[in-house]
Amino acid sequence: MSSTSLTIGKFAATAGVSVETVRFYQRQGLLVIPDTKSGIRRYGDEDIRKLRFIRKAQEAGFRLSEIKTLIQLDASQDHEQAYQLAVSRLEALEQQIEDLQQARDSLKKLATECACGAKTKPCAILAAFD
Amino acid sequence: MSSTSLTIGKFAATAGVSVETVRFYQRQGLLVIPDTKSGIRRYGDEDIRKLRFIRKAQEAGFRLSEIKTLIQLDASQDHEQAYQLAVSRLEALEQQIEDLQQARDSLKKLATECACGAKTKPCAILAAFD
DNA sequence: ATAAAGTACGTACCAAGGTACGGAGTCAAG
DNA sequence: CTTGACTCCGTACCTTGGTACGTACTTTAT
Repeated sequence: MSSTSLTIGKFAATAGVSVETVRFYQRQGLLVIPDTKSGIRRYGDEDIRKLRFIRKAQEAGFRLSEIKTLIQLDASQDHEQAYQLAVSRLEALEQQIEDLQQARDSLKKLATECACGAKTKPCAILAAFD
Repeated sequence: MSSTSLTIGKFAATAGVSVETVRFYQRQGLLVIPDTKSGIRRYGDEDIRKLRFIRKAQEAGFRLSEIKTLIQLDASQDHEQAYQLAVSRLEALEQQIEDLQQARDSLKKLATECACGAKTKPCAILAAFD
């Protein structure tokens, strides 16, 4: 068996996060705090897998509270619930994208109006809100 | 002259915000705290204009610190700077949209893979991060 | 004149996802 | 066997945009 055994610093590095971040995830219940003899805790392959899971799920737009739930669903093999969680996160993402696009469009309109060469008296950006 | 004179509650209502929000904006230096005789402060047309400016600029994606700057630029009629601020906010918005779209796409891919009927053993969503 | 509603002000608290710090213990190298 | 790097743990702090609370005062309506 190729079981890894890392201290927290190297463990954190395997996922490109800081030691503080690992400890933060532990406090949030996303990672378990491994037992220790001698005071220094050791992290193995399973911990590495879980930490990477967290980062990838974050990249997919899940928030930490949802990731915590996903980990529990993983443990109980509850596919249906995980799917529902993904769907609702997907909807939230779509909404956020729409909102930002609307903000972008209105700002873009202003900015092009204002690309006047800074010569006109009433600046479109500043005047737009009057 | 049609000068309005409102107490903070009615003033806040003109922009659909709460009294607490107005006071928050004052603490942040986005709105000035009007003078008072008798203890109760009064808000006029200029205040209403400025409060609406804040809300509209927020809708266009500016954050409060940027809005504070915009108000100062408005006072000094600095179009060029305002334009630059708009451009950099626009870039930030584009980036945020791209990030969210990427998150959405990868999650969407997972979710459709998982719409298997919850029968397959390895759930795509949960397995994807292993 | 008195009660209810509204205002003023300071302070504390919230989510989210961390970052920073200080003191004590441990471990490996020279 | 000591120095330096690393770890453990608790606690405080950060950002952003507010919300909530408590106490005292003023204004409005009855």
